[in-house]
Amino acid sequence: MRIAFLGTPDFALPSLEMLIGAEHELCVFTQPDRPAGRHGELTPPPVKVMAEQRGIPVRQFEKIRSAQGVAALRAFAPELMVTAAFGQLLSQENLDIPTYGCVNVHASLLPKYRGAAPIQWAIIEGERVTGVTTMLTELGLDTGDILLFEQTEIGPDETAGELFKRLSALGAKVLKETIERMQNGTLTRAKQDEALASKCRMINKEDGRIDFSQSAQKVHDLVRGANPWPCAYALLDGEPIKIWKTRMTQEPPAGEPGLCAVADPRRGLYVDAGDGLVEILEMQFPGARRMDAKTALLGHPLAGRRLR
RNA sequence: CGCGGGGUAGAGCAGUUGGUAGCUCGUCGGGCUCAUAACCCGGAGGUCGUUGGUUCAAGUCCUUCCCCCGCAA
Repeated sequence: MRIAFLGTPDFALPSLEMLIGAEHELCVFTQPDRPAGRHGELTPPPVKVMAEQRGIPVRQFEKIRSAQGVAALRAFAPELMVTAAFGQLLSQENLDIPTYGCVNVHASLLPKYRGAAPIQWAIIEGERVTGVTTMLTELGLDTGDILLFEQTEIGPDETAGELFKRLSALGAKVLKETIERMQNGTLTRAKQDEALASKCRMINKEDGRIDFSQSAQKVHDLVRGANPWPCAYALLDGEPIKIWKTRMTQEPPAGEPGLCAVADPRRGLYVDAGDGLVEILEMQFPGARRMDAKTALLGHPLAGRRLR
């Protein structure tokens, strides 16, 4: 099939790779190269890198809705359009181009967690199950009819980064099946139940701020959901300390929220949360690299100090 | 050359106005204890990232380059 693939970051890679392997006639549309990294060097999006390596034509547009974007899509004349973490909104004009419409791969069990950062938010909100959904794109944000979905359990200590990898692979699998069934005519579509719908916003740095007056489970969920980005943190004397990994304990609370109840290079670092202690396993001081808490404690005496 | 922080014993850090380096953990040896994430005594281990310079003297001041981290994007 002639497929226009619209995607940008790593999440889209397994899906793109699957399409390449299935020998569809592809053209990739992605975002322009952006300044990135320490020196602001112009960096191509991951999807572009893969496409070029595999000899797939690539087109980049600031806005696919623009006249040029629409013209380029029309010129390719796709039968199907596939989006996976594209990062741009499509117009009705865009959606009208492919004969079979547009399929979106979304990293949640729709209609829950519509929007920008479903993987992080699902973990932060303590979900135990999530998944991937393919849907027919329409103008609303992730509101189109559901085609297929597959669910998966979230591990109790799983991070957003780890889940991200699993869901991107699962996304490729569900997309493959979606296209196959579309081709052999066994695909069905189901309206989303608006009553069950929820929207999640984009996640930002501030969302990583830990509130130690919340339960230990909440703190742990935030740390997992914010890893690797934006990364959970707390302030020590006004300085942000990044918290990369934590572990739930059965220990009862020992003092005020955020208090470093135990801070010993041999025993580890235990901090008070609302209803018990959380062990901090990996952390990062300003200017330093990320390290396990016991090591960090060697040069940073924290006993009795308080994270806020 | 977007802004800023940093490179000191195996590891994590400290080193005041320039005067041949300290702490914690680890490590090696010894001791104490029913026992210990405990404690005591002793030892080994550092060309202070790199280049050049200032100085009687530089981890500490200036300079070249390399690497790490944060912010911003």
